[in-house]
This record gives sequence, structure tokens and C-alpha cells, in this order.
Amino acid sequence: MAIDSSHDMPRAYNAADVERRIYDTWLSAGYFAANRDPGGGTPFTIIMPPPNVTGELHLGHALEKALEDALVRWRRMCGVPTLWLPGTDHAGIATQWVVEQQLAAQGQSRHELGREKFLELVWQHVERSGGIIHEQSRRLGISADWDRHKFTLDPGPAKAVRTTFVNLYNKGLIYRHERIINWCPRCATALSDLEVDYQEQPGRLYYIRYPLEDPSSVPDGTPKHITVATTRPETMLGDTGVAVHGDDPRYRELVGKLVLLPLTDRVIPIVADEAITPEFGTGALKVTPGHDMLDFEIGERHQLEIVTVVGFDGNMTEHAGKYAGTERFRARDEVAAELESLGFLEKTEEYQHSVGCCQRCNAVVEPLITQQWFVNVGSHEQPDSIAGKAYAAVVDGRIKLVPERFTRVYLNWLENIRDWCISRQLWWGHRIPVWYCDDCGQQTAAVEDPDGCAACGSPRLQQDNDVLDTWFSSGLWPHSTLGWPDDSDDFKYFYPTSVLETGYDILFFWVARMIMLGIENTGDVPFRTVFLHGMVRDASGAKMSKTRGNTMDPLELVDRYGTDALRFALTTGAAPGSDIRLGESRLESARNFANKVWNAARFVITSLRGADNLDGWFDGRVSRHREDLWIIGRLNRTINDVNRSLESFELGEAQQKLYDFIWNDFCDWYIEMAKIRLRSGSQPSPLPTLAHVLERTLRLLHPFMPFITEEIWQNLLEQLPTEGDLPASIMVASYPKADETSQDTEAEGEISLVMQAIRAVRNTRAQLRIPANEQLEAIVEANGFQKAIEEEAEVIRSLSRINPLRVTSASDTGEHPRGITLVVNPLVVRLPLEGVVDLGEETERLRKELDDCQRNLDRVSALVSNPAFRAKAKPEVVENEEERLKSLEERRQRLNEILEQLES
RNA sequence: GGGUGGUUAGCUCAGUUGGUUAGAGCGCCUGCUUUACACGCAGGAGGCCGGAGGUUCGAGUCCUCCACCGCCCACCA
Repeated sequence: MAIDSSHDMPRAYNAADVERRIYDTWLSAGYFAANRDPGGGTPFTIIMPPPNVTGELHLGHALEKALEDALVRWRRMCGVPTLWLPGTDHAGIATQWVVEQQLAAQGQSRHELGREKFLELVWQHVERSGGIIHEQSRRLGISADWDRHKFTLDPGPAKAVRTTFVNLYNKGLIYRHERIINWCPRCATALSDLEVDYQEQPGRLYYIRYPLEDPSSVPDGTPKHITVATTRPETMLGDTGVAVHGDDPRYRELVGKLVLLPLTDRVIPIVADEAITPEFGTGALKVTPGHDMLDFEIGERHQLEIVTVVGFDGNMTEHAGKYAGTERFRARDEVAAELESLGFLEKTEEYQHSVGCCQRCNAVVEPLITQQWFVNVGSHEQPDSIAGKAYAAVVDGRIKLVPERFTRVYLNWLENIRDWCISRQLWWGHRIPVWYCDDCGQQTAAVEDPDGCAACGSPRLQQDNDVLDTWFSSGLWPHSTLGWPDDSDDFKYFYPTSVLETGYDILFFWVARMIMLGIENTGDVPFRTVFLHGMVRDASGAKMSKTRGNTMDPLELVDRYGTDALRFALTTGAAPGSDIRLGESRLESARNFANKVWNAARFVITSLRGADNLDGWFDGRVSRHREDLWIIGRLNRTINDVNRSLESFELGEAQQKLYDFIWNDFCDWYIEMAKIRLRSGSQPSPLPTLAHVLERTLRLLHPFMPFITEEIWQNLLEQLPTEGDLPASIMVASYPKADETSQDTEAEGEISLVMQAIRAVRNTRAQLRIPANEQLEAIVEANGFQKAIEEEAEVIRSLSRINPLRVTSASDTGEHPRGITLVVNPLVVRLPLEGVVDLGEETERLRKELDDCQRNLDRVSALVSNPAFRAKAKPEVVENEEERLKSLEERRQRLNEILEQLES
């Protein structure tokens, strides 16, 4: 690997200059390629959620890729064989919709073109815009294994799709059936339940009177008609019944009677059904099994006829009599008007209700009865069903959701799941691998296009016209990308994958389907952990959308702030699964941090030039200087924190810890202190420690800010003697592990005292408005810390502008045995210093805490072991107390450990 | 209707098994061209941790109830 960094580091970090150059060297060095290493332990695998092949990158993608890249780079640096497999999705309805819009602009429709011609156009569109998303992904610096890239329509995934379909078909778990489904008249296709968005819309409730066929059949005094309330009067032409609740006293006499359906010559029955809410409207529901989900179910229960009055094109059908051909919403007004003129319309009311709309084109969905293909997923209560297995995998912990709260959301969805409608009346996608025989009418389902009918052998076969729901192929993604159903090495080695990282908005669409189909096909879970991120919102918290016009283009942000800054801004200080507001100030702050890192590095690297002795810089343990011991201790605590946070997917937390360490501990204090020794040339030199801390910090930061850390790494390497593990690229350097023995409480206490003194002087100076460049006289009463303060006197002098500074051992043993006395003529100010951890006091405090803990423990354990309590109290109370006992015991143990350590 | 998340500084948010004096970024106020950095440095103001109870030696953190705000799911015509 050769990166050209042989130039002086500029004063300000310029992201644009370095990013592409660095990415290309990574790429050509082959660092992204995953290697199967049977001796390398369990691999770490992430399959990238495939974006729409013709789509463009939005901030959600940027967030997703930043998180995944960080996890992947981290694991790779930990020495784990790591695979991050990228891909793209053909996105059936979305892509077809775009091309159809283009056609429409030329006044054409796909039907005029025909299937073959149209698909050619779609492929052209894919080829034209298909590369954009890759180019964009690269600019984000993502370290995915591009050679393993997969597209959902590639031969491999396509074979997986057909194999899955045929297997399920042969098991009887895929079936074709006439059922009521959500139909989008504009897209002219069926939609799954998930593809329908419900929107609150103002509407009107129409009260329509249906007269009894035989008024004499009810006792005098009862109404001779029944009034129904509906928001869709046009569908009354397809009514085949009226339903009331069986217990409704108003209608008891009417159940079983017949009514005349206005505007038609039909007579329909009144039935009693549990699903009716007597309080709603009139308590009587007109039943249109052909155009409403609930009505369809009621119709099934009472064997009501089905009359379809709205067609696939959204116009009224021939069953709508004189309204045939009328557009459905116009028919609504016309039917209402006619009902009114004939005296059947009792009244109308304003009514706010939710209307199902097509997620893609926003047209109002029409429930219609059609032949569709379904997957029988069973129910969570059937352990052998698809849903049952997907349920169990999460319940028994084989799959963990992060954050955990989504577990319940997931389970709740499965508890109410219904069969999955997988056919779409589109052309762009995986065509359903079923053929119908012209001769015998039998179906043939096959992985390879069949030569003849499976039943009669006739070659006269017609393939089903429909394609599969896009989510059917994405549901196979973790195993279809790795080579399943073939017995591939990648599949054997990398499956089940480790982490599936995606937005919580597609938990049902995609994650649940992958779990269902993954277990079905492979017998194993597709991934161990589902790591969910939140939605990126604008600065005011609104969802970003093109129609709102509040979207931000990630690439534009990359241009302005740099990739590292964008990634840092997106992923820092946000808890897993919660939404993120991204505004300019967040980005600026991230860019400033990058610049801070750059300049700290620039200082260290410049200082290292020509240094003659850096011995021991690599392990950072040679210097016994308290400043060095202090920063090494802080560094290792940070390493520990960062690793721990990463283990639990708290990436934002990890970055926050790094930010604080770099900016506060390293830059504001350690570098400032080190400058003094550098200037005076006093020994031991801080240079080995500066080098060590910078080097380790870069490694720690690399998964989050890959470009800047690599650029600095290259500059740093030139100044460092080869020692230890120093690869040519930081990408392949090892991730730091904390050295637990590096904490030095003595140095920590002493430095803390020094910092206290400096802060106290600065503070007083600001309050008394003493100019920063005016030297003051001061005396430090160091009481027990004379040696340390004397040795650090130059630091105190320089950082707080004190001269002369004297150190005494004060005899004062009052409340504040230590302090600093400032001489500000004519004032003398004594500032107490308390920033020292007094081991005696600390021990005493811990003892007291331990006593309290023990007292509590005794009480709770007495309670828990009391048979009377166990017999009387509620089980959950007992359980609570038992848990309390356990946590108290843990706490006692921990306190004991700390005390032991302090005393030794 | 059923779930679920939130309510902490002026704004946006962290706060991991309860533990000394509750943090950050941005904004605000006061000073600073201190030879790494003005994308900076130093200092400062600003919090009844939504409300009410409870458990505990100790609660922002655990329990109960309440109030707003948000999201998801659902076949109320």
C-alpha cells in the first residue's frame, strides 16, 4: 500500500483532498475482500440491506452504512474474518412505477408496449442509473466486499427465489386462492397489507334507508325499513345483505327479514353478526362482500352473494347497472344524488375517517376479490409453521433485537399475522414459476422452465403472468447472497450471519420475512442480532421527504463537511433505535472535531520530526513521569469504555467517550503540559508518550472516521521507528485492548491537584478581570504533595501565568489543608484545593456504603426466608425481593473488591 | 381500541446492573491573534431530571397512578 502523503500537513484538515485518494488505495490493496479462514474463529458477517438499484443515497442510507462500516472495520481490526456483502434490490413496484411515469410523459402505457418491450426499457433504466448508488456508497468510505456484490435478479438469487417457491408450493404452503385483497387501481396490482398506508381524510357518512320487502311481516309499531350508514354509497349497488348485532333490541324483529335494495331490483337479507358495533351509525351495516374486508368476512359467515361493482380500473362494472363505466368517486356523488331524489337518503354527516392509500402512488386502495398467490405462514401458536418458528427464534433468544424493546413489537406482529399475499400484477420482478397447461388445466411449478405439463406432458404451457412481491426475494437475502441453494463455501462459512443492521421501519416488511424464510430454507436463523437504527429527521424533527422539500443530499454534505464529519454527526450521541435530528450545527461540530484531531496530530507529528530517541513509544510504558502516567491511564480507561460500548452496540456512546478523551484530556491538558517539557528539553521527554497516545487514539477512532485517521496514520508512520505491529494501513492495524494495569492512582491524584490549582487561578483571574498576560505571584500550600507540586511548578506557572510560584508545606490542618494563595496587589486570595482523592476518606465512605448494603441485605434475606411472607405475599412481590437480594449481594461483592484494592 | 417510546440547561440530546456535587453539542455572556487548531483558547451564567405517591440508608435511574407529545399496529361501516 502506498499513499502519497509526502507533503506538509496543512493547517486545516481538507477532507475533499484526501478521501478519494485513500479509498482507491484501500480498494486496490484488497482490504475489503473477506477471506474464509477456518482457523480464524467465528466470522463476523453483515449482509448489507440492498438499496433500490435505481435509487439514490439519502441520509438514512448514510446512517445505515456508517453504522455497519464502523462495526465491520472494528471487527476486522480485532482480527476476526469479516464479510460485509453489498447488494441492490430490483424494487419491483418502485422501479416499474418510475419507468411507467416516464412512459406516461410520452403518452404511452406499458400495455401498449407489451411485456417484453417494457422490460427492455426497465433494464435500460437500471443500467443507466444503476451505478449511481455504488459510486455514492464509495464516497461514504464503506469497506464492503464489492466483488461479492449481488443483485436480486442475478442468476444466484433468482434460483434461490424459484427454489423457495417450488419447495413451499410442494409442501402446500403456497397456494392460489380467490380472496379480497388491497388493489391499487392506478398501479393495477395487488398490494400486501403492509403496502397500504392509512390516512385520515375528511369524508361523509351517508344514511340510506332500505325498505322491508314485506312490511306486514313485522308487528305494527316497528319501523318498516332499516337505515344503514356508509362512507361509500356507490358500493350499495353491490350490497348483498344488511348486518346488525344479534343483541340489538332495535333490530331483533328484523333479523332474517328481507329488504329491497334501492336502485336495483334485488332483495337482500338482514343477518345478525357479532362484528357489528351497535353504537356506530345506526347499528346496521350494509354488507358489500366484494369491496370491503370486514364485509367479505361477514359475507362468508352468512353465505352472502358477492357482487363486484367496482372494477380493477377504478370504474364501475356492468353490475352497477346504469353506472357502469362511471369513475368510482363520481359514482359516489351520483348514487347519493339519486338516492336522495328517490327519498332513500335520510341524511348525511361530515365524517373524518382513515382511508387506505397505495404506499407508492397514494391512490385510494380498492379492496377487490381476485385470484392471488399466498404463503400460508400459519400462526405463532403452531410451532411447526413458518410464523411459529420465526416466533420461537426470538422468544428463545437465538435472535436478539437491539434495542430490546423491539422484541415485543416483533412478537406482537407475528401474533396477529395473516397469510402473505405474494403475487403482484407487475412485470418487473421475479415471475411466478408456475405454468398452466392449455390441455389439462393443471399447474406445474418448477425451478427450471419446464418443457411440458407435469400432469399430462403437454408442451402447451402458459407461465403465470404475475411477479412476486419484492420482499419475497429480499426475504431470502442473507442466504441467497451467500450461494444457497447451492452448497457453496461462502454459505457454509458465513451463514448464519452475525448482525442485520437496518431501520426499524422495515422490521415487518423485511426483517420478519427474512427470519421466516431463512429458517424455512436453511433450518437456521439468518442472523444472531438485529441492530435497528432510527429515522433521520431534519433540524426541527420533521420526517425528511421529497414532497416536504426538507431532504438533505448526503453527497452535498460530504462535499461541505467531509465524509468523516457526516458519519460522526449521524452516529454520535444517538441511542440505538431512536430518531436523529440532523442540523447544520451538528455537522459543524463534527467537522470541528475532525479538525481538532487533525491539528493535534499535526502538532505531535511536527514535534516528532528529528526526534532521536523514541524508545518504548509503542507500548507506552517506559516513562515514569506523572503526566505521562496520567494520560496513559486515561487512554486505557477510554480504550476500555470504547470496547465495552462497541460490544453492546452503543456506537454513539463509544464515540462520545473518544471525543471527550481527545478534546479534553489529550488536547486541552496533556498536550499543553507536554509543550512545557518540549520547550525546556527536560527529561524524560513526552515524545514517546505523545506518539503512543496519538497512535492508539487513531486506531480507536478509525472505525468511525476512516479517512482522517488513515491520512494521519500515513503521516505518523514516516516519523516513527518501526516497532511492534505497525502495518502500512490503519485499516489492517489491530484494535487497541486496554491495559488494565496502567491506572496509576498516585499520578492521577497529583495531576488532579495541579489541574485544580491552574483552574482556580484562571477562574479568579477571570472574575477579578486581571488580564491574561499579567503575571501574578502565588504560593501553593501543598501539604503532603510538595514534591509533586514542585516538579509540576513550571506547568502551573505556564498554564496559569504565575510568576514567581512558591511551594510550601502549610501547617494549616483546617478544612482545606491544601490551597493556593494568589497575591493580587493589594489583595491576597486563598483558593482551596480539593481535587485530590483522599484514600482515607474514600475508604471510609465505601465502608459506610458497605454497612448500609449489609444492613439491607440482612433485612431482605430475613424477609425472603420467612415462610409467612412467602405464603402471603404475591408471587411477583416475592420475586422482586429475591431479585433485590441478588443485586444487593452483587453490590456487596463489588464494594468488597474495591475496598480490598484500596487497602492494598 | 391495542402496543410502544418520550418528557433532563434557551435549543437538540447523552446519562449502561440505584451510589459522592446530573453531563455534552449548539446558543448566550466575559476575556484572549497564548508559534497544533478562531473549525481555536480560557472563564462564566443557566436544571424542583413532566406531576403525585411508593420502595430504599440513598431515586433522573425501580414500582403505581396522572398529564401532555410522538410512533407503530388494527376490518369500526
